[in-house]
Amino acid sequence: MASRSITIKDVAATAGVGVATVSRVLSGTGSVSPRTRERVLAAAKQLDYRPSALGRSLKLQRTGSIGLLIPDVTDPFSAGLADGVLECARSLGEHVILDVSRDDPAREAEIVDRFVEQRVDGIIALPARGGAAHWASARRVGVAVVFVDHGADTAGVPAVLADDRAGVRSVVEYLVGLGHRRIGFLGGPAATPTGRLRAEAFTETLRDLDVRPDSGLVVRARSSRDSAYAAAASLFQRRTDLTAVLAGNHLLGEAAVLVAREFDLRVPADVSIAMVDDVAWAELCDPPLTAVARPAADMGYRAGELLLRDPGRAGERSRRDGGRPVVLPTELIVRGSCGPPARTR
Amino acid sequence: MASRSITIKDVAATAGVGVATVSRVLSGTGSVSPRTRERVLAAAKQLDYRPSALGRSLKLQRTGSIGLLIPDVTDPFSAGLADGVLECARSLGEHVILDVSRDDPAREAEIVDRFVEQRVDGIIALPARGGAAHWASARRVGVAVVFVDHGADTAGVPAVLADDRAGVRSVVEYLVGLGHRRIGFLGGPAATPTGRLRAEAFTETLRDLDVRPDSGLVVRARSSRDSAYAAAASLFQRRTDLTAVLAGNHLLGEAAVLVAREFDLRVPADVSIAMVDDVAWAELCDPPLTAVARPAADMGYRAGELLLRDPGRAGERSRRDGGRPVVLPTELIVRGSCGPPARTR
DNA sequence: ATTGGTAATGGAAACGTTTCCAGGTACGGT
DNA sequence: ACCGTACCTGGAAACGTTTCCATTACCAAT
Repeated sequence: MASRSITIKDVAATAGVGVATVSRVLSGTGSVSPRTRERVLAAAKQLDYRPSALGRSLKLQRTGSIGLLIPDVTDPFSAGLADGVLECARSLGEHVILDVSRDDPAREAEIVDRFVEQRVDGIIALPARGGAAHWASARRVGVAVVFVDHGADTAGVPAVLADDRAGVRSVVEYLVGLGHRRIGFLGGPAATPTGRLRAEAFTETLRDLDVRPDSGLVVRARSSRDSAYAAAASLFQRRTDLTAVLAGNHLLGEAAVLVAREFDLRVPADVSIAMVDDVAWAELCDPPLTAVARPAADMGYRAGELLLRDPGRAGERSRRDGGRPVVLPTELIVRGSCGPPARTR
Repeated sequence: MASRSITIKDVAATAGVGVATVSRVLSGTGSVSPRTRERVLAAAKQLDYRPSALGRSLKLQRTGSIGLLIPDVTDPFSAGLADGVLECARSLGEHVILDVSRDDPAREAEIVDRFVEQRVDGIIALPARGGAAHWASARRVGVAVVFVDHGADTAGVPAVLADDRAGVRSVVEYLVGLGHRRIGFLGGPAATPTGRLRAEAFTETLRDLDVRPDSGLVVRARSSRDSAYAAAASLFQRRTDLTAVLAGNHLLGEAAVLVAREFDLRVPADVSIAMVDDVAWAELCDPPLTAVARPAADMGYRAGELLLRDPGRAGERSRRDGGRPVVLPTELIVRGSCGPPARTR
């Protein structure tokens, strides 16, 4: 059928030289006479020879591939992250093996194992919540790991993070500056580091600004669309006195917008809305949504550099200490969805 | 430093058996005594042995990987496609190598070459426009290829497509049914198969419905955000008599929404807007946007099946004939952005 | 003319698997 | 007691590279 594919041996035979010489010509190392080089090149071209990365990687003990693990490729932040990783990989001559955990630790563990078996040069992950054993295990066998977005529950893994705390602070300060005092917070799952952190930053900032804390204004949702919607609905219904809402992620932002519309609240006349995480549709809303942007692609790029450029940083060597995480700044993108608080409602 | 990684030889030595036996135990083939199996398993566990996919793939001449090539991972359709491919790959025990062409044929060619060198079992691509040589070349060396979204300019490659023509037809019929006669069309680049096809379907459908064609209502944009915006602005400005606009892709839909807002046109009271391609923000717009949905994830899944399940279909065998492409139906999602035409404007 | 050095070359080992093949052991049937 | 058979096992080859090392050839300098 499909004839056995062309190997370096075939090229050597056709060119009438040894395999070592062909290898030298093709890799450009060592010395070889111009005349021989010509012959080899001609033979390779004539046979349409394609070197096998398998043989090469086996010999070199290096595959030039990096494993990228995200919860969901259709999520805008994850996609932006992937974009950055791809760009970095390209500039480093690596390729990327992608898989999605769907935020399931068991599935994540399978994927990590597969990455290890593929002998990836390193793994970049936006880890699922829970289940840290497989990470430790991967590092134990010498695979470098870098976390992005949050440090998971695994200590000692180097990470690239956005400055969520400062991001939340900036938007809360902005809202308070506009005059808001009763600000609702729609938070992600308390089980996730990100959800926890942002909620903390929220209450902390209010405290620093001398705004009376009100736990009735803080609600949590699981990470589904339905749960986000339910949380937003319950908050808007229960607390008709709130004048602004901060959504802790883009799913919750979406829910807030939808619920506000459902309740016939004008934005920002009746209620101001802002969210953490900037996504494409924020600009298309009417009014466009004020949001805290995280530099997703930059984070991916930095993660790639951290993984492959800093020897030992992400690797086995520093098992106990990922060093200080790389923290990238967020940016408050002010659009039209926030204004002074409504007199009453 | 990092001690040489554990091989099957180490496991054999520890268990006091031959490497062949270890291989049999681990792969579950052949017969081995329970006692020996135990010893091998124990040794593997104790050493934390991780089989190398490199050695395995080299011997088996099969990597279990598929190459996925899309223009841009942050584009919602591409991401949905990737999601489907990942799911299919998982069910088939394959993994996915991802790269992005940024719609650049030269970059695409590099990536395809890399895939070939990696000896992927097959390639799924949403091909860039132009430049078909590398596809022919890949197939020549026996790599299966499946196209998604459009057939590119390369004949004979099997493909999974959405029924764009029917999709456009359905939305045009819907608009005409509402009473619209002067419908603007914002089209993608005429250089892309998709852009061409949708524009054709648009005028064709109008003709079939006995609506007077008006070439002044059709404008084309390049595939950048800026160009889309400019095209939409020029159309709205030039033709104040139009009562509805159909955007040929989501970038153009975005532009239409933005420009309508800019011109202070109420949707759908002053102008109706619809677009081809459904994306997350369509539901968040105010009003939510009517759109033609393509089943991105399904298309990816089907592409995976076509690639790996149909022997010879995507492969070398059928070089000259990709067979009839698999065509998946689109769905018209009616939301609130279209209504009867305004009396005047 | 001999030597020493350098450039060019090919053979062979190694990377980690799977699998063919041959050999060995145990056991049941005659 | 012998043979056939089934089960179990290990050695070795093969997959396609890269690179070490040895060999040859050539040239310049003595």
